[in-house]
Amino acid sequence: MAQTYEYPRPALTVDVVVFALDDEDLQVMLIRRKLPPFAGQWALPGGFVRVAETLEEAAQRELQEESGLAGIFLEQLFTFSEIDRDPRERVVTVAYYALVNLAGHDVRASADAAQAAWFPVGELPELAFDHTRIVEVALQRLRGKVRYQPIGFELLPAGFTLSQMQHLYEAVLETPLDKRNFRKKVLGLGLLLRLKERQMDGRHRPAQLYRFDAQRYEKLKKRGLHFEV
Amino acid sequence: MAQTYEYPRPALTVDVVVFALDDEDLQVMLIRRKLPPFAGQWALPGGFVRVAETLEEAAQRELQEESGLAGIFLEQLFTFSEIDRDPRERVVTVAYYALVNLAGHDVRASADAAQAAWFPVGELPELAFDHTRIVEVALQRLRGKVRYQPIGFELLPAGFTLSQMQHLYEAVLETPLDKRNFRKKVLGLGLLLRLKERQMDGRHRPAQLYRFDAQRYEKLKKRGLHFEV
DNA sequence: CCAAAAGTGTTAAAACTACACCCATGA
DNA sequence: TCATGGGTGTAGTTTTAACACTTTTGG
Repeated sequence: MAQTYEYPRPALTVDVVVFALDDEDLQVMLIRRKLPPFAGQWALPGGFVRVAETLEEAAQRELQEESGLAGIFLEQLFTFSEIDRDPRERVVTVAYYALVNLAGHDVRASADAAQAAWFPVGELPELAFDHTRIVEVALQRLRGKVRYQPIGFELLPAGFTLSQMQHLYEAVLETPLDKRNFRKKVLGLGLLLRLKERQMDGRHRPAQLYRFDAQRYEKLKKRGLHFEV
Repeated sequence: MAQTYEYPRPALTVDVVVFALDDEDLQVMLIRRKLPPFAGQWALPGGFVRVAETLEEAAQRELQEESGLAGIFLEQLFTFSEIDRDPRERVVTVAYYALVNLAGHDVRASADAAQAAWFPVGELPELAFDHTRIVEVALQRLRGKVRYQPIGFELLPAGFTLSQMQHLYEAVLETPLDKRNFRKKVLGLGLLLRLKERQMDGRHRPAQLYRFDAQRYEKLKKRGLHFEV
């Protein structure tokens, strides 16, 4: 399988920052490395890109192999190319990020507990390579994006409550939001469809479930959807 | 210089979309290709990444070599990885974009006219590879970005008038803006410093020149600057 | 004195913020 | 019946959008 090229070329990898909302906290999925370099240390899921796959395919494949997560919505984040970011040789990595688990999407179950784990974004361990930096950039992007785009929508499960959605926003933005104003605004967008069912999950009034109206979203997006917190 | 690796790896290139404002129109810089594939066709400036340089360095180098433009502000756009985007072999490209020339920055002069030329974004010729797509993505990004971030500021020349700035915004957004409201908003940001000089460039009232207050911008950006058209 | 772009305020409409109580359920 | 989170409207303030005339210069 060895290959010779006329000029040396950087190796190409993908890394994925998967965010999840666990009750209150925004968490990040990490994998414990088995091999050097940084053996035993925590790192983002990721690995080398094969010549017959796109970057997104590589990211999905590595995510599946290392964490069990399959078919989630990925967004390209940034391509990192610092010369010394990998001690072995020159490696350029394309980072992706994803947001999973609003409304009962149990993410823990799909990860192989032996090597994958979730950490609150505020309490990450020391990470391999420049992965701490990558997580920072992802977080920054997520926060920036959430303010003017209804993020999370592409990847929401079928039914969620407005409170869950509000908690997502509060966790990402790290700021409390007013319940009435949040509902007014988010319903005013016309992107949510009421479901027939309601969520009865405790000793309190059941909550209305909604789903995201993807078709309408696509239409509005083309005309320059405007949305803010 | 030939090199052998254990596994085949994609080649890595950079491509740059340079936008410029020429009076009314938003233009894109293109290079006529001398070598196959697509010899004789127009393409974005760009080329292979060397192992000892970062992507940004590669982009700057290629831009300098192919167009004479040096040291301009580049922003990473997206990394394109479609399997067949290059007919020769698997090539992944990291695209950058830049915006030059508000207020008398004469861009034409720095480009080697024999191979580089400007085209209005609405009238691009057929481009090599997937470069048409890359320009589309860049344009989309520029338009999206301009609405909530004071773009262009990092790369503005020392002195510019509010009308020039407004024209930039109008060209990028392809929509007319109200002069009074634009001025109110942009001055209200507190990011512009009046210069002593005024621009006397015609038989009409001279225009006040401003420069961008980069320090203040950096401060505000950290606190989550809010800006909209 | 004419042409051309620079510069300047006000008003009505819309959007945003702050805020407090009743509702439906399970225990 | 109590605890828990779900759900709802209004009023004051701020922000936005629309709009027209005067100023300064060069020819």
